[in-house]
Amino acid sequence: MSRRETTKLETRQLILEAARKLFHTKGPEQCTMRDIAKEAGVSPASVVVHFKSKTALLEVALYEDIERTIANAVATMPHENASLHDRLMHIAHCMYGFYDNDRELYRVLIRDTTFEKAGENPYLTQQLEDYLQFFGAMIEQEKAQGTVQPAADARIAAASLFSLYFTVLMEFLRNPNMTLDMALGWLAATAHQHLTGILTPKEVKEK
Amino acid sequence: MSRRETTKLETRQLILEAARKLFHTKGPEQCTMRDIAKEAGVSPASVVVHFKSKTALLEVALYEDIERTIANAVATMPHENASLHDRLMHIAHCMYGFYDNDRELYRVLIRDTTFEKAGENPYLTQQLEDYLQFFGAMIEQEKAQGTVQPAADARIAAASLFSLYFTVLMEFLRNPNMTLDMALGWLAATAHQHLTGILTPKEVKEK
DNA sequence: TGTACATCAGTGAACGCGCGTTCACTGATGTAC
DNA sequence: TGTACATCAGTGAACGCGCGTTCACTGATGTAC
Repeated sequence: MSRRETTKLETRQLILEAARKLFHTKGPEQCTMRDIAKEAGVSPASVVVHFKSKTALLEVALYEDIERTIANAVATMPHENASLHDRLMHIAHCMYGFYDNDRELYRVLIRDTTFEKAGENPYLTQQLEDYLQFFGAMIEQEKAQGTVQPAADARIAAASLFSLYFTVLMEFLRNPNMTLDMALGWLAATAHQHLTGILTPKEVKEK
Repeated sequence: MSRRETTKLETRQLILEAARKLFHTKGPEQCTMRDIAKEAGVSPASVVVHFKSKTALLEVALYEDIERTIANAVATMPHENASLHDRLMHIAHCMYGFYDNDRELYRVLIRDTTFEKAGENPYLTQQLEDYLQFFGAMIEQEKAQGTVQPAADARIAAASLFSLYFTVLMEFLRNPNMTLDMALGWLAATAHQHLTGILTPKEVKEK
């Protein structure tokens, strides 16, 4: 890597660190691009050169934190004999706990990214895709062990469980009165229901 | 109602109609509060008197359209002997079809409302609550008929099915390549899975 | 190896735009007597 | 019933702010010969 390229990366990092700092201390909506530039000791125009918008900067600045949290959740996963439900809840616990550190910040981040047009948020989109793959693999593994029905579609199940996880997360970030335990309790109930179903056995058979 | 109150309501309606028109023709992000005031033949300051922000105006302007669509979906519901799944899918079909008329507009609406802090969007919040009550009642009815397990929590089921519905809707609004049929197909698969579960029978028993 | 030129990351100032907010005001409607 | 005053919806202009974008520029780094 040439000298030019390394210094470029350095300024990029300076901006990212300054952004992370200010996003946490002042909140993403209270700090301006110029604030971040000043904190990084860099020209405002330079910030725009590296990140096309404040949202893009927000995405990149926080992406790694989320990545690290997921990695940690996976690393501390309970042993293989733990049930699928317990393992999913372990991950949810780690994630919700992480978001709980700064709900306001992550509310804005998720609002501004997940609702952009597809393609505007490549980092988080890719992250979600990996996440779903991982869940899908977990469920396939359960099939092999005979705890999940062979006919069940693992991809659909992974996406469904993520839907449940995501909707509870939204409410958690929106509503300051909701505690971490309440969020986890609600998710546990919905996830359990998804795993077991609600129709009576004869109805299921007829399907 | 006094003359003063009626004229006040009239200007409010003028603003709402102008807003609806411009939101659809120019898109919500392309039209300014001043555009709307001009279209309504009203002072820009007056718009702010009636609606505290553009987002609040957006919420009120579109709330009734959604309300009407839901009412229509309920009115055209298939007969009672149709399965729970089919009835849910009928509603989803009506709703997705409605949003499909102007995906860009509803993407922005839903982004700007569902991710506001709780309490900022009273109309849609109430609407969702009513919606969930209605679903809950439908499921309780199924219990009475013996098609749904008595032990199943109807409120959890309603919220879960709505989660699945909502997440697919988000993707549908974000991704222009997704057709209405694809969205409905995906939702049908996830909803079916939620109703029937994925665990093998012996696992369910142990739970 | 040295020189002359090209490239390009970063600068700092300025621009236009839409937003919410504020202001003193006008004039029709409502009310007290 | 009539008059004098109070209320308040709506006006139009102005403000400050943050955003993305543009500009000519500087100066270090890279390259061609």
